[in-house]
Amino acid sequence: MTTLAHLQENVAIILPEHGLREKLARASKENRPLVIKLGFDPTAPDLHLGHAVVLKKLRAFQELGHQVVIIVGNFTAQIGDPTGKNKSRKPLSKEAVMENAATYIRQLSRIIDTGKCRVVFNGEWLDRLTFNEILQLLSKVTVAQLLHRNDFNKRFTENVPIAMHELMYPILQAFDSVEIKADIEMGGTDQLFNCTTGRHLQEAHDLEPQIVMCMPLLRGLDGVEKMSKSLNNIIGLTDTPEDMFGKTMSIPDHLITEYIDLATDFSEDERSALRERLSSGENPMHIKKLIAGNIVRQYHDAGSAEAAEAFFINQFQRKVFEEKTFDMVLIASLGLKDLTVPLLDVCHRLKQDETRSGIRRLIVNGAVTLDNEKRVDPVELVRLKSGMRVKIGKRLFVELV
RNA sequence: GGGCAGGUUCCAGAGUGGCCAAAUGGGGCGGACUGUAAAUCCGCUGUCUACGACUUCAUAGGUUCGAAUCCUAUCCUGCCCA
Repeated sequence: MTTLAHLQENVAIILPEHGLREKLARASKENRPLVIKLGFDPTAPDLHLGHAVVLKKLRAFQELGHQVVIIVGNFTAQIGDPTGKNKSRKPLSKEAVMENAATYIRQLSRIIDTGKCRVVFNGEWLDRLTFNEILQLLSKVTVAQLLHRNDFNKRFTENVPIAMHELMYPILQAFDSVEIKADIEMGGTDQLFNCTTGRHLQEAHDLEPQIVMCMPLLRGLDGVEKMSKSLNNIIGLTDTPEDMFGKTMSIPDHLITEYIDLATDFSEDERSALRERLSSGENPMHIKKLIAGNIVRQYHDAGSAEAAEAFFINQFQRKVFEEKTFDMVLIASLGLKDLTVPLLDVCHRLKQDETRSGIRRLIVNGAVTLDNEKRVDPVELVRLKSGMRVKIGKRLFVELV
């Protein structure tokens, strides 16, 4: 595969179409690395496989010696990217920004070489703009252009409020490209508008416009929406091997080919082999196991991948209760006064993220099992003893000790 | 600035004095089935010291035996006019 083909693999949108070839040629002639821009908002950062799609592409550039510039949008975060969801965000404290940036970069380092990245904060230049300069910027973009953007257009036609400052978001993000003289801006396809606005602004500032490269949006566990923390459908880069494996197994079958292409690092041959097996009618579960194993291997290691698969098979596929893996929990650590307590209390101690009402419902609905016997009475008194095995819902297995 | 419409539980969206913790759908959760897939069926979906109590229908007051529903003020949004 040629370098160009490699760089363009899986890319959903590239503008202008042949721009990348020219950029690469120019860079090598001038003997300089290309500046590749990646921006993020320092709101609670939890990177997932969807981000990884973009990051892997970034890594490909990095491996060729190009310069990745990470822009921490500490200024733009105050607005919040109106893409998709439309909630205005609260300003973050400076400490929170720094801390989030640090976690973000720590997670990035799982995929790209952060040691070689330049990290900048866009407050550095955006904070300093005078009103005059802002007006200059605004004069470069028309309302019609902004309304072209899908989410604005949609909200506008549906009479959903759009605050003026939200309209600024793409423009400010675009100005970042001017500031760092980006050669290429990467993002998901949902970033298309923001990125092309970068091109416009660069041209208006007599800079060579950046190439826009948008990666497809990986869909999340629900099989419909893009992977996104707020939709609670992510496979996180920092998930445990078991979770990664299990979550991958739970994706709907129609997502399999998408995951083969975007989430695994199989070779081209291996991929087509998998697709072949899938279309020949093999049980999709087998293919998913291979995908899941591959994913775990990428973010953990081969040993964890094997263990995760074994865990999955035993925990969820085989039906033998006695042989499942139970998390050990000290009875003493539950903070109960007595060893004979209502079932509700025990379960609540074991699953504290749930309200007592929620636990009560779980019990009544038959989600709770004591030593493999269903218990449906929340006030039933149970005598706790070492070795007692409690199962709550599909995933919580606990052995008291 | 004027006129009109509106702000309901995770979302959409009913409800216009008591039968309302609030229809219906979606989502989520749980159970059955299964491949932690899809489809299907059933149940749950404000909180709690739980056959009762408490807090919710933009906010603050008020009328009433009783309000999400009526009145007043305030805040917010959309549309139209200027």
